[in-house]
Amino acid sequence: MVQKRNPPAPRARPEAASLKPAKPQPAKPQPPAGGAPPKRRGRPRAYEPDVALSRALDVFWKDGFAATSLDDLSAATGMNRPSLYGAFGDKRELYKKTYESYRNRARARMGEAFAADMPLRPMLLRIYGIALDMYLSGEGGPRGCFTVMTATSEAVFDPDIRALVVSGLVEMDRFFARLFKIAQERGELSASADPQVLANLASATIHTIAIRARAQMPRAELEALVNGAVDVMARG
Amino acid sequence: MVQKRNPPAPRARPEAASLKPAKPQPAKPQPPAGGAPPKRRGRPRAYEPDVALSRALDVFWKDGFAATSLDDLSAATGMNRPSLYGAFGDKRELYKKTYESYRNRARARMGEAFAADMPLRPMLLRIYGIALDMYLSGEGGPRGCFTVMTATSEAVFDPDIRALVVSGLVEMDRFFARLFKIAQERGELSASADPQVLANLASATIHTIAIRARAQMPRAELEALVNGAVDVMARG
DNA sequence: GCTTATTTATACTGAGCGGTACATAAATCA
DNA sequence: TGATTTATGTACCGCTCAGTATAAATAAGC
Repeated sequence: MVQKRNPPAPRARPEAASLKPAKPQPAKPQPPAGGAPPKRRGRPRAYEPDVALSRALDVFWKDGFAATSLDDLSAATGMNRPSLYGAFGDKRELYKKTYESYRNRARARMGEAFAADMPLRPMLLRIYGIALDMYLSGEGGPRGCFTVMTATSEAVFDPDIRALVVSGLVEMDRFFARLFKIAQERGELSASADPQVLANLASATIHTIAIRARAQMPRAELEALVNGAVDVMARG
Repeated sequence: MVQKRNPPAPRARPEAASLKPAKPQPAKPQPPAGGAPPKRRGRPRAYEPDVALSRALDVFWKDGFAATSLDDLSAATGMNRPSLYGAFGDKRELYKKTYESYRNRARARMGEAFAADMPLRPMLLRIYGIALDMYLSGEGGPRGCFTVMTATSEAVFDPDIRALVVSGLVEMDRFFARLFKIAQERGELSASADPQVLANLASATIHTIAIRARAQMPRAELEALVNGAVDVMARG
């Protein structure tokens, strides 16, 4: 492959951005935040952007970028191709937005666990439980981790996507590092332990279960692997 | 994607297998093993199957199955499409043979390291050095690990490929487990350490550097990660 | 009711895809 | 030398691909 054609960018759709941002309209004030949706001018869209992205994610996640066609995406979202294009741009743009929506979802799930504020060992087990739930779900069999999927496919060709993936990887590293640091400050971890090294191991464990899930290893095996890894990490 | 068409199997090419295996030809004995190649009947092939597979591997490894076209493979191997098909079967068959050739190559490299028979820590560092050499090489940027690439793409759809990937993953696990077990018997590792758990962590470290390499993290960072991981693993 | 703005729906385009039919080339066998 | 076998090279097939032109539909503004 030699990067097969690079079509011109889709015509910009200014997404209701005002051209005179300095001058608030006096007669028609913006609806107060959280109020009714602002009355748009033309035919109303028949889709919810968020759920459309979520449906697109399902397909990209299962099949990968290259093996997913616009027809697949159209069928999954219920939007026809021109609507897809108008709403999200071309296939690559859509993939990027889809990836960001995945990241938001994953971040929210992990944030919940983090907020629970429990001791290190149960916290780690809970986080890996959430990860396994994500990686093993999906109608067409276990899907693994979308960041890993993206790293192994489009990240090589598209610098934007690569940057997104790198930020996803380091976000995960930092998340774990914070966890280990807090545990260390609480005395749950020996002072000689290196939170950064443990964080990398924790991320590595995430990555290995993602890959193994994708190869359809049974959940029990993955849980056994996680338990062993947590034993080593929580020991310091 | 709903598994886009399953063309009939390519016509079998018996690969010079005799139809009467019980009766050795008396007049023309097989050339002694290691001797000159047996005289084949028709036009000689213009390619070496091994190097062709190696070239195909380069392309599949970089771009993945779906994004690699038969034209790409044709260009890389120097064989035209009918020759490719005749030699290796359709694209999926070729991918499987390519993957097996990759496994053989990787196994040979790791086997060398294993045969060197050194203490645990330098042995691990050497193994990860070999892995990094593989994962960071390639003309079109770092390629990561082909087993990981395969697990995240075709392993979901094709049971044969999935079986190959699983066997690749467990082979790696067993390789590391043997290493830790030997180290433990030598007293380099505490008796309480669990070789299986450490092997899983070692594999996880392989997987995480493969993914990060694919995202073009610099070698220095990957080496630092490896050093930290080895510190934890070699400590027991 | 007419104009304007926005989205949906249909149908199309040119290119690339995996795979193959067929003719040609190069070797052995008799 | 001519038949046979095997591999190559060209050109083609039907299909799918990503993307788009165009028209119809549905809303608000006036």
